Amino acid sequence: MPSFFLLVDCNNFYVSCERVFNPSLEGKPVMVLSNNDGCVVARSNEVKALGIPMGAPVFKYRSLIERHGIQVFSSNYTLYGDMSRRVMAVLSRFAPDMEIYSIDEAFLSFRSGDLRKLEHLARRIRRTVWKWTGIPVSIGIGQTKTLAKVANRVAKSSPEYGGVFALGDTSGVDACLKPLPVGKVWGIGRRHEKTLRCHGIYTAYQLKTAPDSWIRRHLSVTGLRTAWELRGISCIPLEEVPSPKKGIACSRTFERWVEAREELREAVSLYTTRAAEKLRGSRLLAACVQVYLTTSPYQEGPRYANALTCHLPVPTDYTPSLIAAACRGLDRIFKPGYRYKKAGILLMGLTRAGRRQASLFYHQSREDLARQGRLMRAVDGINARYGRETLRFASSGIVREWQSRPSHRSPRYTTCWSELPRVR
DNA sequence: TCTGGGGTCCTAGGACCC
DNA sequence: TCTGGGGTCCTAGGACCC
Repeated sequence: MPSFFLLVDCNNFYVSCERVFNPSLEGKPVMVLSNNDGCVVARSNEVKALGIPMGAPVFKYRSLIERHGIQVFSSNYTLYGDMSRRVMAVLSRFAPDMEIYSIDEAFLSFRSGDLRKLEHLARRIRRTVWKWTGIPVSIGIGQTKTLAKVANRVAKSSPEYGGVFALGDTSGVDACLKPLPVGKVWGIGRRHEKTLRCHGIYTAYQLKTAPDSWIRRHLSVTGLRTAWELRGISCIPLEEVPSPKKGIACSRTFERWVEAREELREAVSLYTTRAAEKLRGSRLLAACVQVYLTTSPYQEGPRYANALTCHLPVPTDYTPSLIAAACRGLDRIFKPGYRYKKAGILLMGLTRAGRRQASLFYHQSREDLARQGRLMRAVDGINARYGRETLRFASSGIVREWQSRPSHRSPRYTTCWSELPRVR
């Protein structure tokens, strides 16, 4: 008996979140911007119809935005994260086996061969999510994750299916794959698409029927897995337990050019502080910090980019130690005279906090370690209770002229007492 | 003037070992 | 003139995803 994957994908997720709490946006063109208010990261169907692509730089579409009265929002991840949690909670009631794949997508798996029943269930899931959270979803059903993704595209793009589409027998699958451009397949990006086109492969069906050895040579094993998945052979299993994190990153583009080393140190300190908060939240320690900085890839004039990894004497989650390491790295890669546009840090070599490995060459007393732990718990506790940055590290700066701030942020409707929506 | 951020995985190549 | 073979580990770079 074949088993099936359901891919549940929230429609225009960030836009839908904004609409739940602001129903006047319904039917109007709405877009949500990236962190820096620089790019478009979510579009309502009305915006898609105007031809504004995903990831488009906002400044190029200013006149179109004004002409059509497009409602523009900065991203509000506090809200989206909370709404995501609610949607996932609803989904988990319907399936014992579920993988949260991203903020707006989840795979459910069923060991059932009855496609009719599954389709019926999918419609019930869709109605329930809509009723309980206000978020519209589309559901694709297939024998592999990749085919469920294909089915989801159909569900989303063809309204006549009512938001649910199932791929069953081979002839049905092939009928779907033949008109599908190969670059739309999950796992085939722009570069692979180009390679494939150069060799006369334009559709998902052509990839499915290409020889294994050729695919392996040109697209590596990941591409071969994708081809097998298109053939209905499941190679990408459901991951119910999220695998442990391998790295924690934090980076931002600056509001303006930054030339001063002191300002870069503030930025690097701030990003390290943020990443260290996440690190402790995940009960992990970091063994090294990578710091990088770069000028804008779009600007005229001299360019420079560099990165450096600094190792800690022992893995730690103590913010001051991490900041010190990051700033040491910065000092080594910083070159005066450039206009920097972005900096970032990456915590790597992550290990579980409960399993501290002692160092042969670096001794830290138990008291010292305990004191650091208490200090970080106190800082995290105060910031959790009274708001982020109630306590901050002086090295991350006070004024921060380099920092960009979102200008169209909606309220944190569901997670902040003072920003709750009011019903009159 | 203005172009995001956070992840994962794979491969090739270099350093090193015996 | 001519300098092995087999293995591991690490890193950088490139590809992909949302």
